[in-house]
Amino acid sequence: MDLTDLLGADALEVAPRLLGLHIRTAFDAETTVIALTEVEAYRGADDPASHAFRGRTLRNTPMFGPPGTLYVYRSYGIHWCMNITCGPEGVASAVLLRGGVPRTGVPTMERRRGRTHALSNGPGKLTQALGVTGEHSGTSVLEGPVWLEVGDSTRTPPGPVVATPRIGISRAKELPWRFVTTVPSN
DNA sequence: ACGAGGATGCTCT
DNA sequence: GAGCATCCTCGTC
Repeated sequence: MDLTDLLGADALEVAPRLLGLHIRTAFDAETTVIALTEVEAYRGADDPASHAFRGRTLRNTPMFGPPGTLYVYRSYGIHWCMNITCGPEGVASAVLLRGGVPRTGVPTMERRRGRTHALSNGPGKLTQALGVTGEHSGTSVLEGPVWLEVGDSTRTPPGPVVATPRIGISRAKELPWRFVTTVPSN
């Protein structure tokens, strides 16, 4: 699988195909890897729920960047949430990473999360477990330090994928642009 | 098991 | 000044 080609496609096509892929960080020599199981597609001018619905701003600029750009924003003043930009450069679209299964570095994730369960089953939790913050917004998942990798997935998607409405939004609630898969087995 | 409510900061109107 | 692409804790059942 060629990640550059994949990320260049439309968010609605990219999102389900990210399921099963790995996000890897290695801060302070502590490697953490999460296999994605839940994502959401966000587009631009045609998506009222998107941060880019009203065009480019300082915050959402990474959404207009080249495919593979990280867009990290602060949620409710407390959490960080991470997206991977897709589609052609100049067109706002991204995939929000909402959940995954810890694969490597569980002790590190437990320390970052301050608990031993529910490490990455939510967008704020997943981002915290990986140690990703706003300072990583604008970096490329093809160049690090936050990496998207095919990992050990042999198929994409790795299992049945269900499309549902997106979570926690107040507009365009009905669009089934959230994609969930069963936990990929080892 | 489930629901209500609070924390908290930044972006855009 | 309003509104969040959330998470956690503490009540009640």
